[in-house]
Amino acid sequence: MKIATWNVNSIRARLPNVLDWLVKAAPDVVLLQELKTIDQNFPAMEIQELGYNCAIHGQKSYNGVAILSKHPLSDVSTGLAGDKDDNQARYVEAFIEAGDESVRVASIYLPNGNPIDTDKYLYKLEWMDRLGKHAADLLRSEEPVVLGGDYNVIPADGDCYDVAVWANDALFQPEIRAKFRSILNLGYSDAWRDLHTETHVYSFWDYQRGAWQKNNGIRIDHLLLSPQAADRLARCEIDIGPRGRAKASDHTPVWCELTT
DNA sequence: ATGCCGGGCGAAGCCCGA
Repeated sequence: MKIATWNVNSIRARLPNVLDWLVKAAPDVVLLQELKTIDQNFPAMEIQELGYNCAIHGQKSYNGVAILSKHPLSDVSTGLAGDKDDNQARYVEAFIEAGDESVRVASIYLPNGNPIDTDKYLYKLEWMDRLGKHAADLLRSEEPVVLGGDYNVIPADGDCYDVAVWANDALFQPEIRAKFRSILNLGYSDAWRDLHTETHVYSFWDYQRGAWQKNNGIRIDHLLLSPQAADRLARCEIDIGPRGRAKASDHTPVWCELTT
C-alpha cells in the first residue's frame, strides 16, 4: 500500500497539479495539509472521479487537512484530543479497510510556531504535547499506524541547507526537536530517515530568493510509523517532481510503501 | 532569514506561511 503526505498550500489553487500527481503516482492513500478552504468548497467530485474516498476537515482561509483513500475509510475523527478550545483544523484520522493491509492513518498539520517569543510558539509546544499523548494512545492498539503530515520540525542539522539560517526559527529549536524525538522514542519511526542515510534532502523550498533553484530546502514533511507499520515498510521516497512544476506548492509529496 | 513569493479574502492591502 502506497501512502503519501503532501502540504498542497490551497487545494483549490493546486487542484490541477494534485490531480495530475494522483494519476501519475497512483498512491492508495494521500494525507493532505493546508487545504485553506471549508469542507463545502473542497473539490471532492474531481478527486472522487479518480477513485478516491475523502475524509475532509476544512477551515476557511487557513489550515485544513484531508485523507484520500482508494480503499474504504471508516472511524473518521477530526481534531486532536486534549483541548476543546482548539478550533484550528490540523488533524484528521481514519481507519483504512484493505483486508490484511488495513492501516490507521492521520493527516497532521503541526503548528508552525513562529515567531518564537509569541503565543504561536506556545501553541506549537502544547500541540506537540497533545500529539505525543495521542500517539502513545494509538500504540496501545498495536495496529499499524501512519501519522503523516507537515510537522514543521527540522529533525536534524542535515535536514536543512544552512543551520545558521534556521537557528532562531521555531522549526529548529532544540526543545521542538526534542519533542519530535520524544514521539519517535514512544516507538515511532521516521520512515524516510530509516531507509536513507544521505543528508540535505528536502521536502520544502521557500517560494522566495530562488530557494528551489538553489536547493535551499528543509525536510519537515514526515511519515511516522508505529512498529506494526514499520515492520511492513518497503520503501520511502520524496518525489520532488511536483515542486518543479508551474503553480507548485512550496512542499512536495513524501510517500512510503507498506507490504504485507 | 528581514516575507523579496504566493494564497485567501475581497476588491486594496493585510494576514499568514516556514
